Amino acid sequence: MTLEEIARLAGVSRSTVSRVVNGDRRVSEAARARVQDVIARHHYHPHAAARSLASRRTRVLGLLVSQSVGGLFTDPFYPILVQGTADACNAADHNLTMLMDTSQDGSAVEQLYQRVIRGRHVDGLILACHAVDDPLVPRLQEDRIPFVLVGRHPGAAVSFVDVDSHAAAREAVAHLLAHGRRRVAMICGPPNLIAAIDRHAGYVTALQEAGVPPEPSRVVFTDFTQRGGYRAMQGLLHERDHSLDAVFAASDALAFGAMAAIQERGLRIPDDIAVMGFDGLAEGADSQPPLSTVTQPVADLGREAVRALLALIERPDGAPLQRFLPTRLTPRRSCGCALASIEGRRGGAEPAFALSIA
Amino acid sequence: MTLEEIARLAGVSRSTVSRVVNGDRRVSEAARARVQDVIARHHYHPHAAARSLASRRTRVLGLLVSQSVGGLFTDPFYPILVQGTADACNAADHNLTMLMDTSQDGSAVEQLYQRVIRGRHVDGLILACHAVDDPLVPRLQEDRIPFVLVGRHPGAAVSFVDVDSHAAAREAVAHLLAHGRRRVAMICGPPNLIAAIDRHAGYVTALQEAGVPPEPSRVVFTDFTQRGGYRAMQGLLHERDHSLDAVFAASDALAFGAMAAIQERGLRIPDDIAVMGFDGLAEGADSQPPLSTVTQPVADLGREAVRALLALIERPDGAPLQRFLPTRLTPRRSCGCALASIEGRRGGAEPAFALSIA
DNA sequence: TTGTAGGCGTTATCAA
DNA sequence: TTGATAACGCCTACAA
Repeated sequence: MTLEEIARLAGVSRSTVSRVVNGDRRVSEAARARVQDVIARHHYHPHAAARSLASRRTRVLGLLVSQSVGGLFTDPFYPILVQGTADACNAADHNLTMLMDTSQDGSAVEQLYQRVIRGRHVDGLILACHAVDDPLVPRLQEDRIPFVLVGRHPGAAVSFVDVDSHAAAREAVAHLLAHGRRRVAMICGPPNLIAAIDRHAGYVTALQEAGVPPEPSRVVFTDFTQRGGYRAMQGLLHERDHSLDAVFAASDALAFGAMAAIQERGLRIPDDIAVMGFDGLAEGADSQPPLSTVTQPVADLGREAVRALLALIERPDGAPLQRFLPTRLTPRRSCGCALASIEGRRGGAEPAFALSIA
Repeated sequence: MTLEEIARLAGVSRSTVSRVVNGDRRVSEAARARVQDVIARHHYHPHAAARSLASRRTRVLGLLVSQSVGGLFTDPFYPILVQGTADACNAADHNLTMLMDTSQDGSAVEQLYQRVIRGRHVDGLILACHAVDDPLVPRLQEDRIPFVLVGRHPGAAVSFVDVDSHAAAREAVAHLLAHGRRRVAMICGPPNLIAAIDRHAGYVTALQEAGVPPEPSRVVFTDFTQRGGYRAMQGLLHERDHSLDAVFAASDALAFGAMAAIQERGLRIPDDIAVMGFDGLAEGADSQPPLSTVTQPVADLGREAVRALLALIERPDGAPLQRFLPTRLTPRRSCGCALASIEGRRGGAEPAFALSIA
């Protein structure tokens, strides 16, 4: 089935059928009805390739997640981001294609770039885990490919969606301090990711504001993986000289790993060491103890990225679109708060009240 | 840059350039060199849409994961499957597009079908979590769309890759029984997924072979999510009448949830209740205690699915391709084995020996 | 080994 | 409101 055949069967020209398919209003009601009838009866559907060849638009968006930043895709953060992205794509009648650099050293990214970007497979790109100095960013700018970052980019005037990691981390650490903890360690992500940098900065700010001198030896940088958190915590625990009473992890996955290491050591959470995560993954509600964390709207980040990207594709010369989404501190039991029972009884809903600092 | 321009610059015809680009051998060395030089100098890359319009091949494969089967994408199984799939696609110079049904009721799948399948956006499809009676399967057959299932399909002669879930589950449960456990419960996935069905059957077989009468009240069907496992275990624990001494979970995510519920109840793993998972996720190695499980080659399932699909696209009328990949029992601490320390010391490598049943 | 020419199924620009 | 008619960029017989 092609436009041509539909046109013949409906007794009109290709152009008219094309207009009907594309919702052009310059078609008489009679003609439209006739055409739609024929289309429905024959299950006609426009051919994507022909369409994009003629219109110079593929209606495909690419999501690039680079694995070289540390097996990142195993972080439960990404699947949720993908979901939000796919959701928004569906809503906008667009397709989502995954550009995954499955090489260890990032070498596959060049091949992907050639095939997908230069081959004009996509109308634009969403970058999900770029390093602060990622060479892809200037390159995309140069090649004038519309793109949106998930995670802000310092310096360059590029489009992005993000949360205010600095403020959120600061609030989270301040919360630990409000529990009376003073020897607060941090398990941080790779120092070339802006999220890790910002969360670390927020941690430092909170300590300073409370008059607690930050101690660099209490900060460990590692992969954004559960295993990374596990190892990092083991390391922190080995340092006999500073007996910690709290740890702030830059992601929930890191926090889960840290919790395992703490418990393996025979220490109690939060009694001996309080733990605070960052992400707000569902898993945290059922962990043992339930994980206090900063909830960020992960799926919405994906959705907003798509919206921004579509806008960018529409107006390639517009100003960069930059948007921050709100976060929410979600105290559960691991920080020392006493509301786990409430949550448990209510079946997992997050109470936005009744926050008792014990 | 188009073929035409490259041809002009190289002093040859479009056809010759096309042949060079597509690796056709019927080109003189001289011409090939000249063309390749011009191509390189001008960063020419063929236009995907034009190419697929003419060749009737998109070089795009679709991966369909339906969310309606229970928020499935949150299971860490899927990201790894995606990785394997993307990896194989990259290797074969193909693109991967995600068809995610983000609706709750599966209504979006129809829209996706129209746009992607009928629009001939993809050359073929991989179905990652189809119900045993998924209406998509007969439909794809009818529409003669090449497709491969991840997870076998009873009855119909379709292509698939899978592991032998029945045998693997049987071995896992037999292992629990070998530890002297007799009151073994099972937390199972949705009963309309073949993986859940097969693993349950393996569980029953193992019990019967050991002369232990299976008790239906000890089996709970739920979502393949951590939360599902948590809830299911809570339910099992509430039943005062049967005091369990082991539980077999049909996935690692389920097992993690179950472990949380057990520990929340103040019971010890494996002393009071032994736990066995299924998947072999990395997270299990660092859980508290480390999770005994059945390791299946998840990424390889994705890779094999791609290979099979490409073969199917090549020869649409060939016989269905069906392949089973091997699994491996990975005893850690949660089942009662005593080799956790070994593994710990060696930094996470899985010892294939020294399996001591205590 | 090379070139010619038609076609792939649309969209978009004009005229009518 | 409609319909010709060119593109769009590439592949592929077929002919040379």
